[in-house]
Amino acid sequence: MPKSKYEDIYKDIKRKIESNEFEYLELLPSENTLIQSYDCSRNTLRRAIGLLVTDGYVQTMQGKGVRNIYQPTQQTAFTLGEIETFRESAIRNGKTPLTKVLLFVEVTADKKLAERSGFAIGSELFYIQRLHYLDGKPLIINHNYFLKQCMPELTVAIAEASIYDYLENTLHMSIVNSRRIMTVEKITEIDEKYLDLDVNDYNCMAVVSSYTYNSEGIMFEYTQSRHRPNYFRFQDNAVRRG
Amino acid sequence: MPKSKYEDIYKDIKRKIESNEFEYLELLPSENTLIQSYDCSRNTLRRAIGLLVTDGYVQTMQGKGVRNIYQPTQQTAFTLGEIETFRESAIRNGKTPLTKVLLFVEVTADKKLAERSGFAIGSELFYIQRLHYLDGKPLIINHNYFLKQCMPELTVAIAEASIYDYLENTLHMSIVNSRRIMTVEKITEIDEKYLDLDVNDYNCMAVVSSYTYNSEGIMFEYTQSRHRPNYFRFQDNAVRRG
DNA sequence: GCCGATTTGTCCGTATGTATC
DNA sequence: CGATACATACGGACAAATCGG
Repeated sequence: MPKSKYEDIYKDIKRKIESNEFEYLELLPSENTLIQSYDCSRNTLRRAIGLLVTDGYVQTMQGKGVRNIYQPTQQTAFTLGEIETFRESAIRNGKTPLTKVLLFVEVTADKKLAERSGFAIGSELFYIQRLHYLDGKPLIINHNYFLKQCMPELTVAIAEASIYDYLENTLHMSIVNSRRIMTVEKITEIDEKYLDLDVNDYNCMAVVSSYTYNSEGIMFEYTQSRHRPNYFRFQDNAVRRG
Repeated sequence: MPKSKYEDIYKDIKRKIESNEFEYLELLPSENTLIQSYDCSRNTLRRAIGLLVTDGYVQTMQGKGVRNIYQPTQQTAFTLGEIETFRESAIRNGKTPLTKVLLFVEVTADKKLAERSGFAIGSELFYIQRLHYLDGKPLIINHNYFLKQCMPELTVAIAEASIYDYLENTLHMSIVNSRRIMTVEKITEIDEKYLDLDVNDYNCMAVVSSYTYNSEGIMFEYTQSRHRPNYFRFQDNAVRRG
């Protein structure tokens, strides 16, 4: 439910850029023109443009205009700065996703897990291991820890479909931000077994650890995502601020 | 030269959060209070807060307030979403940086380099290999390609200090955004030689490729940054938008 | 449950500054 | 120089969520 005007405008311009309505390095219509097209105030339009800037879609140049700098990714890439599910990312990249649940248990956070995850000691959690396939190839093993109190009715079936979809659309939880840390780690036996890897080839995995909060400010998820190295590709756009 | 009011406010609040003036999960003073403290308009204050949100420093909750969710990183981490030099990052993490120039030559982009870097074929470039040390340990090998026309007078001495410092403060170029792609790649002989690595240990490197633009919209830099895997740590804050 | 006060979210209009052409 | 385009800043209005009485 995109109720806000600036988000609608943002999405509309984003869609236009993605469908190549503007050439690479071409200037977008000026602010005043866009204000008239969208029948909105200057602030509202500038807010939409601001989002496109942080996404790395456009670049603004004072006195000149706003230029399209979007370049579609050749390979499958996960996008940083935005929270996107495996399924959403796969679809955006035109691939077929599949998820297999390897393990679905309830655990209580002991001292060690609490330190690693950031949950309080004694928290009741779902621990889920999932294997994600893209076009039939196993690429990612996820170790998810979800706070049980936020989703007491979670099932294997939901985990196989999309947990985020369930949280947002069924439980109406709103997910707002996620702190992620990327590292490179040695392959484990589990990685080797399920991803069908050869230690003599790559002996490392790309690991993304994430701590995710909902709109009530509760950290409800800690996940370690282990990616097959030669398929791992994360993209980011950085903006320099004085 | 941070001339704008909202940036000053942003930096001031950021500094306060970093120096633990607010406890973890504590609410910041309300908008109205801060408006009075900083003697500014609501929009200006909200803009500053917005920056802190995308940085992952605070979380806003409608009807409740703005909460501090900043957690200092235990280990050295590079921050995503912002452009930061090796030197700036080291200082922020309380470490001593050192840079050695391994190679400094001029090259012309051939077809292969053009495809990889995004520069036009025939572009005249500086190709610089640099080794970055942190607290005496070699951590990163950078392969930099800079567009010569943007900085004809570049020297080895500048490359050993800080190229960005030179570009911003001497040439008054303003760096605005950078597209970065993170991957994991096999170790090369150069990595092995200079980073003093053992292939029987980790056989991979964390690789960050970046394409950087200035305010005139010229892509003036392509860099491949190869990080020692067990010291590599990138941090990111992601925000979910409907 | 209701109501009012507080707090953040969205949107508008306007004025002024600065860079480009 | 004037016209155009983006950048900053201010003030006001109303909506939506929260909290306390």
